[in-house]
Amino acid sequence: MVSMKDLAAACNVSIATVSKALNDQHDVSAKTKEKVRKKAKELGYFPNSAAKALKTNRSHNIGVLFVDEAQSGLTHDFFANVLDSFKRTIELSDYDLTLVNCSKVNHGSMTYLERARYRGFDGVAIACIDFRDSEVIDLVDSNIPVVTIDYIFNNRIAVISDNVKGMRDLVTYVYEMGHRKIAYIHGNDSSVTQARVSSFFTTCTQLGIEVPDEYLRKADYRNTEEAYKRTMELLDLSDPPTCILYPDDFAGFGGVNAIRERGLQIPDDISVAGYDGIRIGRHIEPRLTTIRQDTEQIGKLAAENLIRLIEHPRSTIIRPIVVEGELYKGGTVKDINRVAQ
Amino acid sequence: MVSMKDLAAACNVSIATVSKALNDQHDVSAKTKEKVRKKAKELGYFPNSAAKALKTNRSHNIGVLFVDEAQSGLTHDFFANVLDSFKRTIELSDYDLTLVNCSKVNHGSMTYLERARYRGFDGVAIACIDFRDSEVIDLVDSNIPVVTIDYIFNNRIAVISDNVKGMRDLVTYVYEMGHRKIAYIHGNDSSVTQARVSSFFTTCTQLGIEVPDEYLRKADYRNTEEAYKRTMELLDLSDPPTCILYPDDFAGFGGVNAIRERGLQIPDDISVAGYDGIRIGRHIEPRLTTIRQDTEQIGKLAAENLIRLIEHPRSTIIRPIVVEGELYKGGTVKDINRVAQ
DNA sequence: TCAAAAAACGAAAACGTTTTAGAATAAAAT
DNA sequence: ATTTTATTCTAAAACGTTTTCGTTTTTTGA
Repeated sequence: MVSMKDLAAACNVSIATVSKALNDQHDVSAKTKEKVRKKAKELGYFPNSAAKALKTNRSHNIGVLFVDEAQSGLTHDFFANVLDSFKRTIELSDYDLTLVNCSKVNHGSMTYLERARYRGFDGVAIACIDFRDSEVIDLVDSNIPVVTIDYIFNNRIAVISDNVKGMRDLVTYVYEMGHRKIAYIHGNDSSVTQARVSSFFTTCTQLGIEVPDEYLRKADYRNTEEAYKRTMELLDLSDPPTCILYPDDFAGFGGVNAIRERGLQIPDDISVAGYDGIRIGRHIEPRLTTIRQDTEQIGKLAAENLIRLIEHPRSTIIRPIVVEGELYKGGTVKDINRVAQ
Repeated sequence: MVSMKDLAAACNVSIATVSKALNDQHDVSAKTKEKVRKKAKELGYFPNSAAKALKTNRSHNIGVLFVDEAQSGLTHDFFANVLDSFKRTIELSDYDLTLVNCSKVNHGSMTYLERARYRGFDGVAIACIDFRDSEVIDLVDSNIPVVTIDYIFNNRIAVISDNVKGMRDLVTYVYEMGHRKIAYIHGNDSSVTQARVSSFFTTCTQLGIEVPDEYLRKADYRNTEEAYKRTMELLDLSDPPTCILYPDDFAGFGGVNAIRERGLQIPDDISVAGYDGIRIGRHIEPRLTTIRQDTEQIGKLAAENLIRLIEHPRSTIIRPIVVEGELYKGGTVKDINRVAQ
């Protein structure tokens, strides 16, 4: 590996000058800069990030903490898309992305915070995780720049999907299609779920819809089996809903299976809607009506704001950034207005 | 940040002793080791990976190069699953994973190899990428330990999915179900495609099936629209196939749409099969018959072998490791034996 | 032409580790 | 008691950078 020392020797200048030339500092002449850069290319010089990080306390490396309850961070459609967008954005500013080691199995393993310090991350993005975990809280409370995705800590930048508006749009749409008996199978407890459930109720109330307790049920996110069961329960009610909302698209398909197994047609006999807008949802029948979360934008904004916080900590305002989703009108919610008349 | 210097002062020993105590070297007494470790915990000491890397030339960090033609590395179901398994495995050996910056957009950006050197990766896993890219080849030809996934370079460790066996199993199954007119919409040119196509032909020949040229068509991987079009073309043939194989499950659903749009029933009127075994495929109707690639195993073996190569370069044999997939008998291939009689 | 100011450069310390070679101490053998 | 050997420790160099501050060189202004 050719180092600055080699370069300095080859150029007949000091190491200090080489460093300054490559960093384009003012106190080295244009001529020397040129000479050094040329030689650097010639010798195939490349800096050593470890040395640079050691000296400057900046790694140009961003950590990402990304685990969900099912331990499937990367295979989670929503977060994979967010992460992909996040990565593309930080790369524009020449940052690298390393996934924070989450192996709690590891005997003498470090906590998230310890690992972040160990690696010298300039910042960390946290998503898809149990935000009540004390290790996560330690990290959030540390002095490392942090952005959280889909969860708000009051002292940190957060980028969240607008679940309130999303759910309102969805319920309103379903309402406009004539539905009054709307059931909601919601995900397990989390801030996202809370936002959606509360928005569901608020919207229903505003629209003058009464929601019987039995129309509200719980199922794990992305769990087709649970959604299947809850759906069956709903169908067994003496007064079943005309439309069922699911925690997410994946679960939605579990519901679809249940409904079809009962010999019912979607959307003729019963309507359904998901949440997320996973890619495949648009390509398979039935085309699930859903709220498409803007993962591209969420990832981008998380990255941009984290970098701003890293590079200009003083001028960055700490506040939640809300990204709106978009209603995708698939083919699973039937317009029953005509029928009703 | 508390460093070894602070620790040394607090323990009344030298920095060297601290280092050796923490690394459990033999030439420091059990008593001092204990003392140092205790103090370390007390003061909240944690090592600095940059300093360690600088000194030892080992970063305990593995790079992953992960781009596909559609620039969607992380959102690619197959590779996301492989990556997830890969990550979990390297974490057991206390490695971290950083995604290699792929931003070619970046003006003065580095090549893959340069970036790998810059970051000091102990090894690199390459997947999901155009392996004919000269930058990739430079990386593979470098002295950095490399494992390639689903592509074989003859001087490198490769972990590949057994596409030959997979396709043979699939065709054989379809054959056993009575089909003789089997079309194959294959993905665009790559070693994976070549393996599958050649296995397709070999198996057909062995089974005594003749495949007309027009039964073989090309479509991009994971592209529902293309699959849709090719399917339409196949259905328009004067002698259409009784079963269509697709490049992957995702594309398969595009084909399903085309078939249904023609008013045909799956599998009653025509059979189809995908490839990959994506998670959702088992949960939506029709349950796509497919070859489920063992992403868990692929990721695990890639990780284990890369680490072995890093840590015991001499004793590691360089050879391709083949991971078998598994036939998933969904509901999209009909047994037409009875019909034929 | 000479002093003053500005520009360009370099020496050296520092970042937090690891490691080598040797020094000090303790234990064992004579 | 002395030498030998084994054990435990330390000083110091090194890894490849950045940065401070001082020195040298060049330019400017009279």
